[in-house]
Amino acid sequence: MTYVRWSQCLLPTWKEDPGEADLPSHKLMLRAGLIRPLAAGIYTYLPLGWRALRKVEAIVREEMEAIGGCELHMPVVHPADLWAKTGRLEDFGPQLVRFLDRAGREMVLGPTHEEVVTDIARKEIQSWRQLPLMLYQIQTKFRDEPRSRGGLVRVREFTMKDGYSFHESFADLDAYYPKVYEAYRRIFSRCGLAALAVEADPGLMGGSGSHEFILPNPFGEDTVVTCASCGYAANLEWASTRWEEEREPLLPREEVATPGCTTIRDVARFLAVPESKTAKAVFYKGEQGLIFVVIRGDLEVNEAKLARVTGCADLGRASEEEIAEVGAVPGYASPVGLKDPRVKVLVDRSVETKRNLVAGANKEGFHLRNVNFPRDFPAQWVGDVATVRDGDPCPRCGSALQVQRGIELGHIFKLGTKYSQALGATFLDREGQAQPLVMGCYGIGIGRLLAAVIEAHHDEQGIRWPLALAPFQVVVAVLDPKREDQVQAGASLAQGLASGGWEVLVDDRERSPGEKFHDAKLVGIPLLVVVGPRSLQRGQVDLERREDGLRRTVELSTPAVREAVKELLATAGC
RNA sequence: CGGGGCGUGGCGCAGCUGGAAGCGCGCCUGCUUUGGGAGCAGGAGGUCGCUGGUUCAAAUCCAGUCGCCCCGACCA
Repeated sequence: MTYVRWSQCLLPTWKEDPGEADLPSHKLMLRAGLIRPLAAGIYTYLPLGWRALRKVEAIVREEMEAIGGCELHMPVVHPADLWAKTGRLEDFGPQLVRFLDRAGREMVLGPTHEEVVTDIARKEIQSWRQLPLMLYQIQTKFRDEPRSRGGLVRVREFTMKDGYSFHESFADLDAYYPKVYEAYRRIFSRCGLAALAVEADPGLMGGSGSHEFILPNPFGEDTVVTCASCGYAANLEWASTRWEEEREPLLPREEVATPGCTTIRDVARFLAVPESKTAKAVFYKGEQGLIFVVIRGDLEVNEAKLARVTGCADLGRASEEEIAEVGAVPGYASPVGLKDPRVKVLVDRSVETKRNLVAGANKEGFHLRNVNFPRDFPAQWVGDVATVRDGDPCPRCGSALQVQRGIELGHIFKLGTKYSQALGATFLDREGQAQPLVMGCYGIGIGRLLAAVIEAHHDEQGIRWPLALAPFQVVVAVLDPKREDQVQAGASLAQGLASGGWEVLVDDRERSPGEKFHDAKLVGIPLLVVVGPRSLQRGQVDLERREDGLRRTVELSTPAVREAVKELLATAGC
């Protein structure tokens, strides 16, 4: 082991915040010289960032190996016909980068590797005796995202740990899945992150069960719903709430004039009823036509939930013309008396459980009082498509739910046989019968995880690496590199620490002491050792801990400094 | 893809009612300095994103285009 000299490594720092960045982690990764942009959502990792990234990878590898994972490495470039077989050549859409090779064969850049790993499994797994098997890799993915954002939070080219498990039965997958879940918890915890594990929508991946690991963060792109009392936690696209059945007697339906009231707010105010006593119409356009969603006036439709209930993958809001075309009056649309067979009605639980609501009359300037489902109109679907709000009752225990933003760090899925069936990946079971492999898949965005670590571990002066992820544990600042005694002392000290197993960076740049102190804090090395004239004349060096500024002066000797470093880092909270 | 913003030395920005491209930081050289982002002196570095137009004259006005950022849509 040796040490790294700052002057001989590309470790640039910036004094000022970059104009392009908003997120703390994005600003700090640029200022501390971890990353540099090449194009939108495409970054170079500079040496310091790369070291930190490799620390994250090391933790991920250890935990994957601990649950029996075997690392392999699959290609970035895949033949498109493999993707055509699972239907995802179309499903992935423009996110999937496609191109032709010189022979005119269509190729794609891998956005994920279910197809390739299943192809491997199809060829290599023949017997139940080879199962279960967990394969994983840490590898570059490319997804041509419509919008990258937030530095490493959402990028187009990124490093992902993706793991795939193969089982002889759903029961075996069910038994294995919790091990991955626990491994993920350990990974995030070792990275110093209090990640939430939430129930999630399997979405495009398909499959029967799924959890996301989310770091609560105001800049996060995901929204999670949690219950402090019972521990319920779900992605907003999956979360539900509890509906109390209203008990009041059904009243006769009546038409009332509501001139000029085209919004729920207008109607509720005009008729002096709360918005929760109204039903509104929201129109969507799906593959099989128009969908008329009837939902309580004070609630919003969640499109992911709507897609699941209706089975429509491609949903969009319908235009006014499309609404009018089926005989509905925009602003006064009503499920009552709707006749056009092209429209399918979906009743949200919020309306199913309510009584005597105000709804449109499908007539300009009129609404209906005391509308009740199913007395007054039929529906193709009844389901939960409402967006959960902060304070809504928990579906399990009824306590108030919290809604917060977060960064998705990892996602695990029970895939089932979607890919093995599509690609014909079968094995012979204990009875000698060919069966499709049962699969799970498990992803972690490594770069995003690194960004999340910085989101959680920084202060106004810079990054504060957790010890396990610090690119170096110790930085030795030689205050005046023109003075031979300081250079010598710094070098021998650094060598002594390095041979003791620490990763050491020596700041031997010709900079003022102030800059070195500031940069040490900016790049976030857990421990700073100062070799300067003041202490050196007494045969001493000064140590300063990043996380709390704790300082200590010790004798300039390898054993003494090693001892002090060990103690200061061992007692650190990071 | 819709909405908004921004493209001027490496970084952060000013200049924009048209008329000699500037400031701070950084960088280079020299001297002084050296324990919390030093001082002085000298210096290098810019087709003002690109293309076209208007004009005697364009960083500045107009049109188009490309790029980047933010919000939304989208999204393992």
